[in-house]
Amino acid sequence: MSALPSASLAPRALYVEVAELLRQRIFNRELAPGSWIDELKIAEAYGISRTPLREALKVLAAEGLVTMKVRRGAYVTEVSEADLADVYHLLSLLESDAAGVVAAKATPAQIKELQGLHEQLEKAVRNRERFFEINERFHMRLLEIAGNRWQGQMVTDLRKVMKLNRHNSLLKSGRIEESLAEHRAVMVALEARDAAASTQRMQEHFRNGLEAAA
Amino acid sequence: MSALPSASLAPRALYVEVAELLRQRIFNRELAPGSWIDELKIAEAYGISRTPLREALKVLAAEGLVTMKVRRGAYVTEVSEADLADVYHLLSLLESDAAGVVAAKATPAQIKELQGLHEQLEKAVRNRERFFEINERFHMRLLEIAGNRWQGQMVTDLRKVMKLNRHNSLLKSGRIEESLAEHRAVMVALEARDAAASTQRMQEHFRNGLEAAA
DNA sequence: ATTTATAATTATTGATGCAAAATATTGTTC
DNA sequence: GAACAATATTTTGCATCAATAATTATAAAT
Repeated sequence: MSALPSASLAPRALYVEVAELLRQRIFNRELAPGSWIDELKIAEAYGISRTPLREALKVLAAEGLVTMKVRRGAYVTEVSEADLADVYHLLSLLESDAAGVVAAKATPAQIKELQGLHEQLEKAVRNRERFFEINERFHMRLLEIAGNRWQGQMVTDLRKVMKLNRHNSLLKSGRIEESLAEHRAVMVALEARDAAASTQRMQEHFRNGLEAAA
Repeated sequence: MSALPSASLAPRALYVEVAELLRQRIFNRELAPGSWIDELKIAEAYGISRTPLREALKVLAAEGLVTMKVRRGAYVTEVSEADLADVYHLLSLLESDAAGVVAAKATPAQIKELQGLHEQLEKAVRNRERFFEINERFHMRLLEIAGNRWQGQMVTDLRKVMKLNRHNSLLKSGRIEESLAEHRAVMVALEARDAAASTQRMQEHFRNGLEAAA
């Protein structure tokens, strides 16, 4: 009974697979914030035992997506408005820093790559869905180029937490034009290899984003 | 056979207990970086089954202390010099930011509390061990007061990773005097409620620390 | 002698079962 | 009718068990 889809090329452990599935269900609000996660039900639904499921839950707990209560099981993390502001503050801090690092140490080819992504972003103004996707790709690629794996992991986790909130987006729909302009400013600073300016522009980008979301 | 010590007042799950024990053994280099963690041996030694042990290992993996390899088990994470620099960079970024936040929003009582800790630090110059302990308490209390739980968790995890390295300390032994002076400067800025200066002073504190450690 | 293939041993990963704890339910008493 | 106590059910948490994958060693063939 191969209930689970995947079985990808790179064979991952079952608990990793399950963690990914749960992540999706959490982001889809199929598992709502604050709700209790029924181990037995899910294990049965996926046709697996509770062991890998419990391991998956602990991975998600480490990411901050679920909260474990002693002898009371796992709950989908509820993020308050205050939490959201905290997470956003950290994203701003970490990503702005990364922008500065990239401005200072990226290879010409890497800057070109970011330019390419930015151009795609410019072209995607009309397609909200696609705009969000490219935007995320740009931000994550920037982190990769910055080359600090701990920082990358943190931003990845924090962005996941952001998605728990229904004001889902780091980008409000009405702000696409402004957001794009800010993005362009970041790109200009990066091309100029101006670290301080890159950090500044990225900070502004985040600051404006938060105000719009509040 | 109650092989495990504790059984503390607040009843924690076994896997949490085991995670803490393993952390200690890793920090003590009883489990050396790069070495494979023998589940059978440890489970037997602690008189527990492998299930909670495996859950504990996944918690430690999330903290970055151990690395899981598919079908090859858990290994104590090896941190290169480059990794160490990355982690240190992040600690600087996060803690400097926290210092600024505290300067801006701490209550008078909280500033007093930090003053108290700093005074203890001044008195502990001769006792290396105690100096380190108080120093860590000061830094972590600062984070708590900053009040961003995600930030606190990140710094906690990063500090754990730092301890994996044999150049263990965030403070080289020869630098206690200088470190104290920098600390004093941070404290002055905090008392003055100068956020920008607090951030600056903390940054300098970290910058000097890294240079000394390199 | 070296390389490849097969077999055996070893260790991880997943499933099942059991006991303890917490919550919900039912009944009794004031 | 309400509150408290006792019982029953649900669920977590830990242990044991089975199977799969990988590595190592041995043997055979080129």
